[in-house]
Amino acid sequence: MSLYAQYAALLDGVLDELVAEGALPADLDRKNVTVEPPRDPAHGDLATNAAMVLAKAAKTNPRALAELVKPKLEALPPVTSVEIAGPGFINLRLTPDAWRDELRTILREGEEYGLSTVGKDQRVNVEYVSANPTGPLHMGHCRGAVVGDSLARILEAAGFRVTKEYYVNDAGAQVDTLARSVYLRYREALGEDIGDIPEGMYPGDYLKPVGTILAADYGDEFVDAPEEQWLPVFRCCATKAMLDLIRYDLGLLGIHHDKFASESELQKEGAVEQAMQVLRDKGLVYEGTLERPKSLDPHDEWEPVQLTLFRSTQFGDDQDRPMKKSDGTWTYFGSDAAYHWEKAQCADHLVNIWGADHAGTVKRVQAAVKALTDGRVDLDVKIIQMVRLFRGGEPVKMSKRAGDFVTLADVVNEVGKDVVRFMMLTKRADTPLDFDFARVVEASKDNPVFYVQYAHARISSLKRKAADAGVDLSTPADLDLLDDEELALVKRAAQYPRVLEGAALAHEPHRIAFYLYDLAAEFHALWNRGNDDPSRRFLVENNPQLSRARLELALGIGQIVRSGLDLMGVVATEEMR
RNA sequence: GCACCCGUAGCUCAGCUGGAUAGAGCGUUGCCCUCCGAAGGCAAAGGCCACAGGUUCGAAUCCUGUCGGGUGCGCCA
Repeated sequence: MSLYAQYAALLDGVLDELVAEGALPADLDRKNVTVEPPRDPAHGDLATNAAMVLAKAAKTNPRALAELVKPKLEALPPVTSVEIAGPGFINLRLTPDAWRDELRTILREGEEYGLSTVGKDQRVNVEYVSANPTGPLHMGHCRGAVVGDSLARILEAAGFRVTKEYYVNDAGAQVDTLARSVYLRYREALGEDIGDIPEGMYPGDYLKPVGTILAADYGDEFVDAPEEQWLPVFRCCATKAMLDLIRYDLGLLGIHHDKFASESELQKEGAVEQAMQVLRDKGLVYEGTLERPKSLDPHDEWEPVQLTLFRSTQFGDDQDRPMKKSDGTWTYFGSDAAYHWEKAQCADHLVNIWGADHAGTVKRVQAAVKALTDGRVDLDVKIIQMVRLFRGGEPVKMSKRAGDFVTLADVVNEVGKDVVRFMMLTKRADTPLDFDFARVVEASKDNPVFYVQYAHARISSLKRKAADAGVDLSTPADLDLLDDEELALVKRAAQYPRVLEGAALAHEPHRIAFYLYDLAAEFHALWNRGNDDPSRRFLVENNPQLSRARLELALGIGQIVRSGLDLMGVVATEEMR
């Protein structure tokens, strides 16, 4: 339990006492009562809004209520002072010992420190990447991959049971195109001159090995065969090969999904039919026509036709959405609704990480989830905005020619997995991100990746040098030797559990990155005290006791940095090079 | 036309689900350092949180509207 949660519980007890004494009504709604670190440290160590939130319902005013609470909080042993401030905040100050204990807790619990149970073992399905299996991943997929994977780690750390899932769109026209493209490569592998790859086909060289394998397996069996004979074979083989490629790319980022769900399998099993039947039973499916799209020019043709539609407008969508096309095949949405229904069978919450180009389809899928689960399962869709690539301030030019894009593998190979992962989390997901190849590997303060890693490397170097300084790690440290500035760093570190919980509940992994940057900055500032004054260094010559205590502090901070980076899927470096 | 996202310091962005005097980095200005505990340090200036209403003890945060920017819209996937 985080320090703040502990005091929230203590406060709750105090309120119970006041109720028992008849000083407060019993039916107060306390859900908005919080215990938080005040923004301004001058206000103390902990602040609660209890008096302001409860005053009205208790038919009193905030300051009067605060006066009731104050003496009971003052009686708590670690509390040194209670002040009532501003509009009715109750500010607590804790003894330095309380913070020393917190540092001990960090060191004792190690990587367990900050783990939370707010998730209450609820099941969350996080679906991310889900790129079409038609080629290697490019930078457009990278950010979603990192955000999704980090979110999964964060949710797990917050006490949720997480399934990491990838939805394979292997049922649409694009996999037929893929199969035809591979067919060309197959003939090429048999010695045929196929010339230029026609418009609309996938031109990438990455399909050549697939053609070669098929040529080896089947010889010229399909060269003169009609398409319906080879298409299923090639489709299956090609998507499998592409998924292997994608899995490899994800592996470069350290990402491994628990489940790859196949759209075509889903359709084969009849899941789409079942999902639609469920909706039909609820009266949410009908045969009808769509209105003419508003985006069409007036002279464009528009033929209304009969379709099977889902009443998504009943759930806030702006029009009903087709599940089945007029030729009887499923629309993408039809499959998608069924897919989400299936996910919802074994989940309490669904999270999708989607590219910005899918923003327009969020409502209909949320509508489907709500309808299919009667509201039992909620779906949060995180929309990931673009990554713009730069090199030394100049935009990286990508030719429009299909197949010529910056691949994820290229970027990871150039700057490294950890740099890519960290950088992808240096902005909120729903705003565009600039990624500059030159800047992200720069060794300077304005590069957050470097700055955070550098803090950890400095701490690691302290550990290596401790023995030389005569520090005996096997003896307990006397933390009384830490001064106020040093304890202030502990206070910052003690916020880690809160940040973790917040990131988990808001589905915002970037919060970890910003927190780590702040923590690193504060650590560096402390470190820099030693530049002018060697007696303020972490390791002080001829003073093993003081060095021991400060080392303990550094190790605690190192632990938090490591834990935080781990949530981001980034390895903490032991030394800079 | 409609939907979604965004509008916070000159620039790039945070702002902990409604809290106190709105914070970082870059840039600018001024001091200090040139130490491998390297890949700088300290400080200052800089804001009508796009605008107008509303909700309440309290709003950058929630609601409505307006303006500006981005993304998307179809039996595509």
